[in-house]
Amino acid sequence: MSDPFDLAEPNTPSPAAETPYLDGLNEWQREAVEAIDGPHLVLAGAGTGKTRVLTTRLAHILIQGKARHWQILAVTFTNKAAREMRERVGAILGTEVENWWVGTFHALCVKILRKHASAVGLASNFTILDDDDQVRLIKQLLEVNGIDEKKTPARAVLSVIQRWKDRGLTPDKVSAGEGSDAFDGQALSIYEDYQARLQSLNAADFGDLLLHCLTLLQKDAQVLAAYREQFRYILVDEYQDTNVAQYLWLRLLAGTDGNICCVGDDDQSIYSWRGAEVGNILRFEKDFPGAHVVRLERNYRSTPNILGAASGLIANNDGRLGKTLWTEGEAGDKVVLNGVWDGAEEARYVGSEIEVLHSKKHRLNEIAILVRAGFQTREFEERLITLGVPYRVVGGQRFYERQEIRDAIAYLRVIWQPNDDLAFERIVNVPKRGIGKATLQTVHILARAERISLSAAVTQLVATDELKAKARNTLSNLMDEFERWRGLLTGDNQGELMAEVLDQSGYIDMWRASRAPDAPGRIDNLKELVAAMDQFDSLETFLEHVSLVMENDEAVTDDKVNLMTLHGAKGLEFEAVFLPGWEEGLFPHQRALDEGGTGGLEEERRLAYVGLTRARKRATVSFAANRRIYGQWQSAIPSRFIDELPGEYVRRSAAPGLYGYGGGLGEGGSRGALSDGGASFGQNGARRRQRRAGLIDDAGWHTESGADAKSKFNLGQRVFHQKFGYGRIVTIQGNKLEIDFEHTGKKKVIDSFVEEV
DNA sequence: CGAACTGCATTTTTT
DNA sequence: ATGCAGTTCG
Repeated sequence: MSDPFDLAEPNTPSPAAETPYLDGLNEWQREAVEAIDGPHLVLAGAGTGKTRVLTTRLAHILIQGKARHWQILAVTFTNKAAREMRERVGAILGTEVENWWVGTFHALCVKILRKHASAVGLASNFTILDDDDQVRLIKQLLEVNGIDEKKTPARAVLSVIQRWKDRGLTPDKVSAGEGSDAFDGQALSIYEDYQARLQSLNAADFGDLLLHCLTLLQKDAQVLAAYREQFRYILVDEYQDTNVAQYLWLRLLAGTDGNICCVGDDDQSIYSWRGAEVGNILRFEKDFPGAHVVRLERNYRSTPNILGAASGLIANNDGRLGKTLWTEGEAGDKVVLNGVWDGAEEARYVGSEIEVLHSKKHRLNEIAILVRAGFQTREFEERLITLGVPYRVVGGQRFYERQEIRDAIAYLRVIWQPNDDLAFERIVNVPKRGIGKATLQTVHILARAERISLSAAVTQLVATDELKAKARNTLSNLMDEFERWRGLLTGDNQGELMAEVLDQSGYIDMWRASRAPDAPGRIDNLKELVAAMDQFDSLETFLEHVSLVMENDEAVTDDKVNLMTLHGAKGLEFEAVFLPGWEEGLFPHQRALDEGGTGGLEEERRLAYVGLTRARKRATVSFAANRRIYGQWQSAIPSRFIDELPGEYVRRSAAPGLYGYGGGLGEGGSRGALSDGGASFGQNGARRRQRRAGLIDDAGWHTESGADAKSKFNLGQRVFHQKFGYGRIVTIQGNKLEIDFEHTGKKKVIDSFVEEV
């Protein structure tokens, strides 16, 4: 790869004096930046300047001439964090940070895998599946295996598989006990099928990106040695969020004596449910003997009152590495605690507080309402609309996840890679073309029998009489269209091509004709897509972007109140933060409480800690005595977290009556008053145990996949066809046969559909 | 093949 | 309450 960057000569230490970028750092930050070689753990509390440390450190390594940029691996979790790192490093160095090894785990793995794809059984142009593709694939496999989707939902199976992948477990490494536990062993067998299917599709899901990379490094000592040699320094952001696969990946690349610096905060580990292992950060010193640990405890964000409240809360967790955040600022306002009658009153309260702040010249952008679960935003939205206060909901569905955008992209994927079966299936009958289940079934049978893609199967089928005339014509036209579109692609005109495809395929007309209230919005989105595509220099670049960088770039320029989940708020900060819904059952969430043990509860507490520490000046916690959940009114008791906020940092502003624990309210002491309707929760666990009897071996749809020999038929031979009955072979062309059927006359068919008699 | 109906679950989410 | 998904009917 080209290397236009030549700021520092290698191995030529610059004079230590020229380090103006170190000037603004406090002593601990500076220590973290300057300790270059060996393993380091930077325990960075909320608001202690960890990004600054990370970026300065990277720049420092370069400026000191310890390495060239391509010898540094800097890993983040999100594209946003990667972008920020590139920007800030670029700003320090006064250079563009492009094509450096700075990126997300997944993006970096792709970069490596594209080079070594064949080592893991892929071609280097492998496609990356999105979540939708994965679910559809699993559904197919469940169906083929005759597994009842009611009892074994595709989503749930996928989630089991993903957790395995998070732990670096390929199907052969899943322990027998665990394998047979998950859906009675069905999840494991689906996992095997799923991997085989991905292989044949030349595709990888997100988990695979890491898993394959891991396999590559474990299996090929030379490749491993080369990368170890190359990456002289490794920097890792949000280390507490790494899963086992990522951990193993890092350990392999760092080696035993590597220069690895991990930055993280065990108190902000809130993603265990998607595979993150806090254990990784807790174990760091054991994993990397002689590791140097720096604590960043000086907080530059929040007031002492907010910090005091947050620290008091998090102190209730066990097994922390332990940090004591401090700050030099003014004590500031105490954390406000307000109990209200119900959700509507809570929304009115928060709304009016926001109006007060706004009238005192606070920017709406600097105000956030952070909720535990997405549905909670609704009440606040309604209230803010009534008040005429502008707001934005951060998170939620992303641009590339919208149905119309995925459909459009599926067209592009088929154009780019005709054998992308998942994309093909998605759009073959969108807009409606009259290609139904029966037609697709035929296509599938042939594709499986001949081990070819659906596109290829269609191409063969349209030259025969296997399909009904209408379907045959439709498909034939569609394939011609695809051919034509492929011809239109000339390099960087993908936007134009997209517009053409949306127009000619009838896709945009489908939405124009739709009376659905959201149809106009979808058409706008498609226009936006076309415009956005022109920013890329090829269709390939665009598709890679779509699969790897599924981000939401919201316009943050407008002055609006921010509404989002607590998870979504990690890494952000606001002047004023509202934390509504602090009730048992909602926060901590019932699901976490049901897990039993302390793990789930402690993670909820960390979430509360994250919420509080987002606030610079003001934090307002509230809870309602009554709440409507799933259309049912339920009474609630205040969250235990409220009790855990040290009194000296808190100002209670509610009517005293509303604080009655075990007293005046509703069910009184029953823990988790919101869980009255909770009978359904127990069933989730039971579901796992459910047994599927009667595995199906329905001869009807079994196609011998091994039968791919040339033509096993002879001229004049008498044969049987499912649809056309008996007949004699008139001509043979490859796998295409012309048969004179006894009842229907001459037809062209494909030999896979014909049996010897 | 498509539209209406019914039952069921309903945390958090990045890549 | 609500939406989604699977089933049933035209």
